Amino acid sequence: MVELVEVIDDLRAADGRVPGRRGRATRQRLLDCTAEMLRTSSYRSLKVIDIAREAGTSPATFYQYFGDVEDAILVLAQEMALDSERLVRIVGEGTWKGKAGYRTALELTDAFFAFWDQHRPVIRVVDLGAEEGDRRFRKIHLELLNNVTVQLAETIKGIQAEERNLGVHPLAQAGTLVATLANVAAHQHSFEAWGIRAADVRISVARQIFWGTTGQRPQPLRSG
Amino acid sequence: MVELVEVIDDLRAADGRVPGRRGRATRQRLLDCTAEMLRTSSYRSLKVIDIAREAGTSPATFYQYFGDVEDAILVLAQEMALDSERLVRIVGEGTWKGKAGYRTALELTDAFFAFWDQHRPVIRVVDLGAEEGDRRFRKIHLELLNNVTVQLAETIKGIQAEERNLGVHPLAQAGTLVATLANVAAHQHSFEAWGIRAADVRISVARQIFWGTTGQRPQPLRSG
DNA sequence: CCCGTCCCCTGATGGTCCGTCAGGCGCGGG
DNA sequence: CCCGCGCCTGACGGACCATCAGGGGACGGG
Repeated sequence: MVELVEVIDDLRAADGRVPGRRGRATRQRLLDCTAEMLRTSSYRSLKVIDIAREAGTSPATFYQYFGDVEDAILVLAQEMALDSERLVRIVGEGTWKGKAGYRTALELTDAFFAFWDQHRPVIRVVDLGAEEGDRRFRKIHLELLNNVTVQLAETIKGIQAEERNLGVHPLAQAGTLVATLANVAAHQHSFEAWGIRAADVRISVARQIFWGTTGQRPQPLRSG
Repeated sequence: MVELVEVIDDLRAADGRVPGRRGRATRQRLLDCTAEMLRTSSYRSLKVIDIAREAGTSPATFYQYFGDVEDAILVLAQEMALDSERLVRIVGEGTWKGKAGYRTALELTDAFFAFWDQHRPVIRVVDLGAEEGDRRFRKIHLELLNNVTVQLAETIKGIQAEERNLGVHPLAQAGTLVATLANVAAHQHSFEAWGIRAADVRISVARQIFWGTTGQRPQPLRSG
């Protein structure tokens, strides 16, 4: 995390100078427009010239602040990674016992959904970049969910210790659960396309998380 | 599925003629090279001219058979969707009772891993395209996992009926489980980067699938 | 108020790739 | 052997990339 902040603070334009107020404003405008265009058009067709035009400036200006389009997206991704801290906090600060535990699972589920809604365009580019082996994106991708996973693994380990029960590998289990959260959050629209209501998905996921974390059956649903 | 086959059979070159033997061979070579380049380079930098060069032909030839790069990838994706049938079969033909049920879950997990290993480059493009709202990719994306999900939902519904237990929404539950399988399969390398052994992940996932499908606790692991 | 200096921005440019013609090559039938 | 059709390609206008050198605006000192 510290390193990310450094990258953001140690701002340099292409020619090595440290940008002043106006320069940083322009850079920020370019970032905002990049995010905006990523939301409205496709990654593959995202062109420097479009971003520049949208920001009311010229391509050359863009290259003053970023080496290429990926560089700009990378900055957006770093900001996003910082934001993922709030997911960690839910896992760490919530209780996982009994009914309250299930509520924590619900809260975590909702937080993932919200996080994805907010950052979807950037996440999918990071995902793609990471899978294609781009080191810059791999690093972010790792950091993005690593913290939540580790925190959840700690929780699982704690519960296993209490119950003197050596179960599944805590990290593997946590990773699996986070994978569930991430993928369901990513594909909410697919579920809706299949005619599945969001509320039902939410419950399925939360129960899965609760069981996977605590090893305890969630409350039975009211049967009919 | 029938529709896919039709698309493949009803081949037309750009000028409307039906390609003969040589033409189809060229087209196939272009497809193979597209797949190959997708594996070795990034989607964003995938250029028509590179595919053509790799196939020992010219860009104009490429445009004889495909409207653009996405069209070619779409064909690869359709072939992949057909292959997903094997996942459906595992769910439908396997038993889900007791120990054998857990074995079915393991088998399904392994099959997902293998499927992703084989098709990863194409899958990630389909994913991206679908998320970006491209209709062509959305359709494939839907078909890709829809069949497995529906089949798994049927299984879940059957089990719920046997036990006279109205639990979670079967489709939502199946979707959640498939999401787990898909995302873990997609990110095997991340797990390994975190120092988690594939074997541990496999067990975590299979247990989740088994529990999520049958509602029964999997066999306890040998404790120590 | 004016002016010099320092940032910041941009117009212009050579190069790559796109997407599309008209035209040429080769193969198989007559 | 040669004709004709199916297949391929060279070449081109247009778009975008990435990079200069130089112009214009802000800001402080006089």
